[in-house]
Amino acid sequence: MPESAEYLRIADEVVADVRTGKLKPGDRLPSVAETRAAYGVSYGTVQLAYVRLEALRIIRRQQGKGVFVNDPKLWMREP
Amino acid sequence: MPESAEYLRIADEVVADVRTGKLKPGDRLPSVAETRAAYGVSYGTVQLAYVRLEALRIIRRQQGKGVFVNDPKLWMREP
DNA sequence: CCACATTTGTCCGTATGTATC
DNA sequence: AGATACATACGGACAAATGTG
Repeated sequence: MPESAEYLRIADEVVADVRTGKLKPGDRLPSVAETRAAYGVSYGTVQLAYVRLEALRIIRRQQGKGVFVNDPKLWMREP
Repeated sequence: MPESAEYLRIADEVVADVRTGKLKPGDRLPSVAETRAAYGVSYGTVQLAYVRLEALRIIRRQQGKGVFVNDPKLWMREP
């Protein structure tokens, strides 16, 4: 098994950082460019992670501004 | 230009079909190739819709087999 | 066991659009 | 006006699982 996909690793790491408080509600995530560099992936891979996190309501993507962590109320119901 | 993104339209239509019973738990969705043709989009766009639906736990993607509708218990809590 | 077709999975590079600053 | 940042989409490539012959 070749580990999970990169986009899942990126998404899971954000989730972990939110749960541990390393990322707090309202915080802005590193820019896509920075995340690309940090993981050595393409833009599309980062966006895939963000689309997933957005569906889970953990983040909010705001065009032209950035990507922000949502209030826990929105995602606490997830098992 | 698009009043809403294609990948969101595809995802929303699946959700609508599940809610109206047109798609039932265990049902297999049309193949990605068919969906591509139906909407006139690329493979990546369909995958984006599926990544979103998977995060919402509405579908399950099984490599080599297909994409299947999950049991409602898994997604009923999501608004 | 092997070969093949089908189907989904993942990732890349690129282009263009849109919002914000 | 220009720079920055995210949004969407396309086409292509290869991997991996599944089923059939």
